[in-house]
Amino acid sequence: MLTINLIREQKDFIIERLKVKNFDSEEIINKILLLDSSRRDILSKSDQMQGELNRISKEIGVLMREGKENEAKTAKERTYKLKEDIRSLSDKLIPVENDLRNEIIRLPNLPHKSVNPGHGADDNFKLREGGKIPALSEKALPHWELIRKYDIIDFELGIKLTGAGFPVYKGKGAKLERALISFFLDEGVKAGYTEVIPPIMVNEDSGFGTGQLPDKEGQMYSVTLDNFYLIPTAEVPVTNIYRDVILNGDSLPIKNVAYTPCFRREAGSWGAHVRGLNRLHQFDKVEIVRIAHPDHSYESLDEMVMHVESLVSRLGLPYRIMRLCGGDMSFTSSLTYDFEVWSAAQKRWLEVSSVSNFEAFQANRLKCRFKDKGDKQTRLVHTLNGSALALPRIVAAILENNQTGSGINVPEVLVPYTGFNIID
RNA sequence: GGAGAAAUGGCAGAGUGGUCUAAUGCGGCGGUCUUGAAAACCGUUGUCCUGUGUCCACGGGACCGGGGGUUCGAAUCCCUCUUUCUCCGCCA
Repeated sequence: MLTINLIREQKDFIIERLKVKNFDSEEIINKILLLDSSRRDILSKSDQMQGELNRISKEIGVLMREGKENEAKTAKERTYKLKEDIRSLSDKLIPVENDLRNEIIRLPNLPHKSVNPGHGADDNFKLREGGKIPALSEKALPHWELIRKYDIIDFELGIKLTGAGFPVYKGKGAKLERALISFFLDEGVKAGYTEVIPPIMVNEDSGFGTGQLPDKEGQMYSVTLDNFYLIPTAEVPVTNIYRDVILNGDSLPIKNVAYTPCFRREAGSWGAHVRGLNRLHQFDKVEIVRIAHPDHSYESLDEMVMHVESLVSRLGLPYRIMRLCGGDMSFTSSLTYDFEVWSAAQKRWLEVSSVSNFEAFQANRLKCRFKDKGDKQTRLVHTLNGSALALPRIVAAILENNQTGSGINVPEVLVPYTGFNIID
């Protein structure tokens, strides 16, 4: 959510910037400014009357104590009309404030100045790439056949237990999954992140804080009886730890790493490219989250990109880092880098991480602020997060890229975690 | 799940209808004293909205778990929700 101050002061700048996201904001902003001025109008009148009412009430208190009953009665009569007027103003105010809020939350976050305009994946900018694309034999299999061959992940069984997109990991497949989670968490802790294990269901306030609600409830599974949502990413509970708090400036940046299962309904997104592990309703992910000082948040973003890069590179996977164009970026993001790894048998790039700076957009929803030492004013923090990493596509790439005639080689860095170096 | 009690500033804790502009203590910040520190003493203290003046103040309004109500006036009374604690029941 953009701050109302910014909208008041930088209207034209906002309209220009949002064009990079292909978002025409002029009409909304004009409506916002109109509602805002009518809100302040009503508020100043009603505050003035409230002040008057408070004064009279205090007078009545004094008169009563002095036993001047008649004068107290006269004073009381003066309050009736005031009370009525205040009530009618506040009745007017409620819809104005609701409309104002509903309009403000329709505005997406402003893209960072380095973001190019564009409409989709083709307009993204390749920042850099690394690793070597393996040359596989003609007989190389896609991962959905490999997992069947080695009996390590069972989709049919998941369908029986729950439904499509809820796989069962078995034997060395389960161990590989657990090894990756441990490896990612340990690397995060080594890089100075504090590990947290959050709830995997959240309430409505949390969903609002990070921007999933009110518009994207269709993407999340909900527990309607208790009004909870299954998290689509650890970003939601971990960032909401800092909802409604005022931090010390010198505690920033706060760095958290969390493993959670993630749940996504993926309504309407099933198509040709979603076989096997490419898209699931439940998957494992390790997420890094930062609460950063606004003056240093882009340094934080760079550090997070380097951290994720070290993970894919140590797993020996060929990767590229894309800076998303305006049209491909999420509603809440200012700047996003996507990590893609090469899946050798499918011969395509798979997105395995998305690292974003949300600047103050989530912080304004979360009311997460900080105060620098000696400062009287609070400021909004910047929030950032990134997958480090999402597991299923990493598993798919490892399986496909590392397949040999005699089995699948486990990346060296994982062997201490798996206890085996080949899946056969 | 049943019965009872409670929720007040960063923390502890007073306040049961009107100078509450929320006591007091601790903590924090600034200062005096000191070679330095501690102790002592003095001062200060939250958040949000809004207006004037314009980067620092001043004025008005709101906030005592959330929401609603009674009243000229609510931390205080009423309703409701949430959370916590105690006891009972159930349970990995």
